[in-house]
Amino acid sequence: MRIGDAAAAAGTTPRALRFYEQRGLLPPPIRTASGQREYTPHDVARVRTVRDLLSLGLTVEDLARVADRLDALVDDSTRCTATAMPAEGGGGVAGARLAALDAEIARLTTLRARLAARLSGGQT
Amino acid sequence: MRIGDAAAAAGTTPRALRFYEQRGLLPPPIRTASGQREYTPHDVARVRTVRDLLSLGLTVEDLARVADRLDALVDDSTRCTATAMPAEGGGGVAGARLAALDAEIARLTTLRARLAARLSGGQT
DNA sequence: CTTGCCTCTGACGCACACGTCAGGGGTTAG
DNA sequence: CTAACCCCTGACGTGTGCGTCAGAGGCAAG
Repeated sequence: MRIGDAAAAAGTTPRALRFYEQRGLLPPPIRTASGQREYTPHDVARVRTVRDLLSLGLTVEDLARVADRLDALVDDSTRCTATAMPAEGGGGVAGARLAALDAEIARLTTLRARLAARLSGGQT
Repeated sequence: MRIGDAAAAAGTTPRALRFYEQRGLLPPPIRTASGQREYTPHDVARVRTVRDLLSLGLTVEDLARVADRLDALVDDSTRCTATAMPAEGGGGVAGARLAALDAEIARLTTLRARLAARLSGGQT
């Protein structure tokens, strides 16, 4: 299938697929004689996996770092993500993201409290 | 005082002061005959107020919208911020920010939970 | 008068995940 | 064959709060 259909099947756009490919999240697909990208159902599954992980707060850079292990998740999508993205051992992008999320949540929570204090009558 | 000293006194940089001025957070200061900006201690206090509010999560755009009421906070900085930025009545930038913060915290908290589930063995 | 720091304006850079446009060519149905 | 839609690459736009550079002029000290 060509890029438009593949993108639709994965719930995204052609532009996103080219972007993922450029950033190394997807392997360069086969090209037709005229240079058009040809995707397989497996490629589509990988795109879905990538989008799933992005929606979990991982960044494109995170995924690029573990791109070589992403296929494991494609064939094993409901199982433990940690297999391909160990928390501490080999780069730990997922663990790092979790920590970053915790830090960000803590920061915003503190901000919320300070702003709320200001609004309700900041004494002292 | 000139911009460098004013910026230092307010704990920031000349670039930031020009930026605030351009965005309407600060009134254009007096200029010397040669065109250099001259700041008063009151101006410095206003800069501090602006930075204080920015650090609370308000955006430059938020502050630009209530710029005409910021001086009230400068002279009354320890009191209720709500006076100049009502929660619902006249634009309610602070209230809107509070809601936005709540929404963002909720979003990140959900993400954190989903990512954690993925890492600890996401069944079903 | 010169040195050296300060100031001026205008414009680009950054991080993030793409959207959108421009200018060209492929592909398929009628 | 032609219309109509798809695809290609490359490059700029989006939102935030400034940092940084470029080129030109001001200001106080020796």
